[in-house]
Amino acid sequence: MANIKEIARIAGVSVTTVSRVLNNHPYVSKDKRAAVLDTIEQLNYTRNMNAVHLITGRTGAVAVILPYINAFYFSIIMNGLAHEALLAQYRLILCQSNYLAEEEIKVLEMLRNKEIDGVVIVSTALKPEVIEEYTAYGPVVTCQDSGQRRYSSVYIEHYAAFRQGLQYLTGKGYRSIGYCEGRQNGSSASIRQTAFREFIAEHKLDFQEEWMIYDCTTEEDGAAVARSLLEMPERPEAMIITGDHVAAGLIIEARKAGLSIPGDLAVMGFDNQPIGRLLEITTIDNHLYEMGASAFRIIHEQISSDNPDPVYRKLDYRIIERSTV
Amino acid sequence: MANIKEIARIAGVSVTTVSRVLNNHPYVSKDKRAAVLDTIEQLNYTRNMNAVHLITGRTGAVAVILPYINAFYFSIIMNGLAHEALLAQYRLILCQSNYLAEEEIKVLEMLRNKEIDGVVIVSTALKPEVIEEYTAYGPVVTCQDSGQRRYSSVYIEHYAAFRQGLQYLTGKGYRSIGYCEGRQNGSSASIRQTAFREFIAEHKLDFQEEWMIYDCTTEEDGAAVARSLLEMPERPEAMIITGDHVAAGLIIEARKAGLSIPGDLAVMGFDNQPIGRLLEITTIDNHLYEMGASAFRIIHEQISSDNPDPVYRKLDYRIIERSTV
DNA sequence: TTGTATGCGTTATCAT
DNA sequence: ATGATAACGCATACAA
Repeated sequence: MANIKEIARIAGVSVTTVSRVLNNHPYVSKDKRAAVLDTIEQLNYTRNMNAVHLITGRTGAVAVILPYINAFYFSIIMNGLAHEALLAQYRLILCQSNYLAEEEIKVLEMLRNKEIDGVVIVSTALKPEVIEEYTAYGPVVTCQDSGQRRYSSVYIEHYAAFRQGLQYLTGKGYRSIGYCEGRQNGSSASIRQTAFREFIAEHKLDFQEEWMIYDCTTEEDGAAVARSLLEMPERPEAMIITGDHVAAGLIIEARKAGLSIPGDLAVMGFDNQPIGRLLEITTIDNHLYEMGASAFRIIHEQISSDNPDPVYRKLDYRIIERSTV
Repeated sequence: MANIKEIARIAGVSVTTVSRVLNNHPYVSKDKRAAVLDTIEQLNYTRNMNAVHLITGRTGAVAVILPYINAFYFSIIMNGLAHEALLAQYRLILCQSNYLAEEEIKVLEMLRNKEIDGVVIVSTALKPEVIEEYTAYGPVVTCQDSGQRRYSSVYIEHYAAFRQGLQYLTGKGYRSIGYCEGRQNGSSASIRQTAFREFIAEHKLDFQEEWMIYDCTTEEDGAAVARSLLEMPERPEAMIITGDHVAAGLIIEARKAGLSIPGDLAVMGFDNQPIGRLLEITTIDNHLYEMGASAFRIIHEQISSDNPDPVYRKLDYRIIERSTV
């Protein structure tokens, strides 16, 4: 395959001139430019970008770490990231880590390796201290609130959002509330758990341990929760559920069993998913698309400006009132 | 940042020896290896992979072209791809093209540029002839059946699968069938459309043009279809719908209006999505995860073996009998 | 088992 | 406006 040297030879110019044409630099005469362009066309030449990456120290690529791509939550964030990356002419390297720390480290090593210009961590199995070590090699943005770290973050105020959801429920008069969480571990889960327990205590709400249910990630899990609620000697008047698809599963199964929603059981979802709209689930929209878009904009800004100062961007959330509460 | 030369100097060996250690080559004495490893540790050295890519001509990356990541269909395929890529220690570059030919071409140009070792095209706005032009620069695998092309493909027999779905419906005694399609354009859509029309004609089934509905991609679209069915002077006894989530929207809305499923209206879905299991939707599983996994295995094989001979892999499909037909 | 020298293909520097 | 040459950091053929 032809290289810049050959183009130069055939076009009768220096490699520098060819490079200038390639990069749209000024100070190239019209005819020389034409000659170069001609030769490029003739030889079907194209740059070897690896050489460009080597000498410029930039690759135009950003890696994204997330546990699973086929989950609404992550795919919407990814959508936001991808959209902005397209606009910025950047490439996205997807690392589906399955929460394996080992794999996530490999991605951060790519930053050290100069294979990528930055890393967006949507969810991580890694400790903040570990991530911080890598900020020396390039910008890192997380989509979780890890405090004022040496890397940027764009995050949802899970505590406040969850509390507001509970407030909404008590405002509607519910005095006993159950809680359905996704993965038990995970930083946002524990924050919400704290918010839940504190709120229950503050407002002296009725409560039973079995009303806190973990590891509900699928529609089927939601349905299973419905069945177990039906078998409880005493069940809560309302459920707050992280993920509208899980809420949907619960609602469909509960209705199948003859329960009226919200009459017999109120349900509040999370994430404002399409299925939630269909079932008219009252939910909290936490602007996931914007989260991804924002994360990319931040990392792109940091790469372009060579400014490593971290930024911390707090996102809005909003209760969408529908008819399951 | 330190480079191989500096490591060599400090460790008191040649750069070749350092390179050998780095690449786990044999013929390095124990103490020299230890010295090199020590120095690497001390200087916190890591390879500049761009230099490696330049000289080896390989990058260990494969690009994936798909229109939208936040759709069940694509995200499952992506999951399969990502899983296999992880096993093979390969990186995946995600290009969310929004069906923009221009963006898809850019990805194929990356193959020419040597930025990637291969391309997986899950869905494309590109003509087969255009794709074929790029096979000169590296292996390409598509997830669509485009016949015996100069690139590989792993595909679902949309015609046969759809026909089997219709067969299943007529087998259950339905004599008037409606059809709900995703994007009107798109190769699989037109194949199914042909299958549908031919089947209707062959079996002399009742048919009305308004029973063919296009551009149904969301739950809401499915619900809208339910509403429009209710307003038809004459409606089909059964609907076959590409995508369980669309079918779910239709079913939920239809039941809301008092229709019994399958009593008043039978519904057959596609893709075996989680929501379909919850609503007990009879569906056709076309093994999307396996599609992604298989696509990656093929391209990985072709990259590793330098064998450009295309392979054509036909996937299985399977009707899952539940209770909406 | 080890080292020297060369090449990968480009951009950056500096001189003219 | 143009060109000669260095530099990027590594792998590898070849010699020893």
